[in-house]
Amino acid sequence: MKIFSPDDENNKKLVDFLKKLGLNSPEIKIVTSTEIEFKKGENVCKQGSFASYIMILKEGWLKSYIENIHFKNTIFKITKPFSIIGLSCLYGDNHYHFGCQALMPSKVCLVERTVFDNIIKGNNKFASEIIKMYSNSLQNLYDRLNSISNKQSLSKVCDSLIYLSEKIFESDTISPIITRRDIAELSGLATENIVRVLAELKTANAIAIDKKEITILDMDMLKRFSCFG
Amino acid sequence: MKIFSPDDENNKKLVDFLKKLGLNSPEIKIVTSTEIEFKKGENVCKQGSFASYIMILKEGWLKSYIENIHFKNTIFKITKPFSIIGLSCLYGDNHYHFGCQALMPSKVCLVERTVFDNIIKGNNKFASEIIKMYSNSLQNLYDRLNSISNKQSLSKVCDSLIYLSEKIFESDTISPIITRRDIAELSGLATENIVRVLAELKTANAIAIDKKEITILDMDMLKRFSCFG
DNA sequence: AATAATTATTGATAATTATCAATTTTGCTT
DNA sequence: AAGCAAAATTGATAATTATCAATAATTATT
Repeated sequence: MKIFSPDDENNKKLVDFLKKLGLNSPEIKIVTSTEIEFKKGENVCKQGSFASYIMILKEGWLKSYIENIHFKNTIFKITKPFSIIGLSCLYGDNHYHFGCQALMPSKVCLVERTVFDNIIKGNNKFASEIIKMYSNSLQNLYDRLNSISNKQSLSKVCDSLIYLSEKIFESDTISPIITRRDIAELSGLATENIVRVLAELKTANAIAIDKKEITILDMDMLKRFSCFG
Repeated sequence: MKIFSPDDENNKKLVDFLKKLGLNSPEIKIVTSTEIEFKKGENVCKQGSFASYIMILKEGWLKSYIENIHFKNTIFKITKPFSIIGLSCLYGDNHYHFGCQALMPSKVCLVERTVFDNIIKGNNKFASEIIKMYSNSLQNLYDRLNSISNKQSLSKVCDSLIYLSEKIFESDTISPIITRRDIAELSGLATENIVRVLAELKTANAIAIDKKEITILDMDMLKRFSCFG
């Protein structure tokens, strides 16, 4: 009896995911043929560089962000398997408009943009699924924009925690792979302010902190703070 | 000899636009069959309401924004003919995630979401063109997010002016249909600050102000201020 | 053209957030 | 386990922006 290795299982899940998107076996073979590993902290793509590839995250976690001149990034998305990264570069000026970095050792399938484009053009079901992803990305960006532009620090941090808990980790516990600085860049605030707001939230018993790990104890309270402005 | 009315001309241009997107005559008939007029200041769609329609702006100007609880909006896009509005609602939770208001008397074609979706599913060329629009929308939102989250007021205002001049009005002159408050909501600042920054820019001879109309005199200077942070 | 309503402007002040510097804690490497 | 590097924390201060209030200018209405 053959026992699957974690990698085999992961391969199977990826194939299932791609099947659900409407890809047939030859198409799946094409998009999964090139796989690259990234170490923690490595750049998966660099803002401004030539956008040759659409990327499918197979394993690990990434953060996508916009780089500012003064080393201030704005994280707009944390991604987990199996996410497609770089759709905003499918057409346009051929350059990545954002940077992407591995939060832990990660595996990414690279698909040449033209190849990806051809599959879309020949596969209606897949095109439709990709459009759904675009819709989601836009809605996510509206949320981020709303949080960052109109709110005060407490609400901003609550928004980030809610995002991480509900949308990303799907758990009350936010993984310690997320640093205070990540939360800062997600919230549009300075790291020191994150520390202060988290301390407040801990005092209010809204969250528990164990080293780098944050656990949400009272989601309702976070949501109230989020709405309060 | 028949003289075209402005409306006829506009119809013709709209049809040309839709042809270029890959729609055939019956499809064009379908998407242009319902036309609605909006007065200045009227809501074209309300954030949170049921998203029944995809909208094609035929005439006039609109602003799209995210509403905050405390009457603070964040404008993320100004639209001119012929733009498609509401693509982010094509799939998802069936509600508009943003509000949209007419900046002047405007005409909008309403296309039922399901109808629009069916056309996409049966027309690869159109699907591909729609995906281009999604890409552009995402890139625009990245720009806004970068401006609003990481910069100071001078840079933010410069970004807004550059956006309005280059992307929207395609002219050195920014139409007086844009109020100081609009610029504030586009920049993520208070209206009073806009007034002050504009006064600064005027003193620096970067812009000229004639009542509500702003003319850009030195685009390079604005771009330098924008980058400066 | 007169009046009302909206929008823009200005100054003063308060509130919020960023920055800087110093210290502690945590995680990683050997 | 020791030592090093990175990340987190804390306090003090400076900088930035929002808010409030009052007035002026512009636009819309009758």
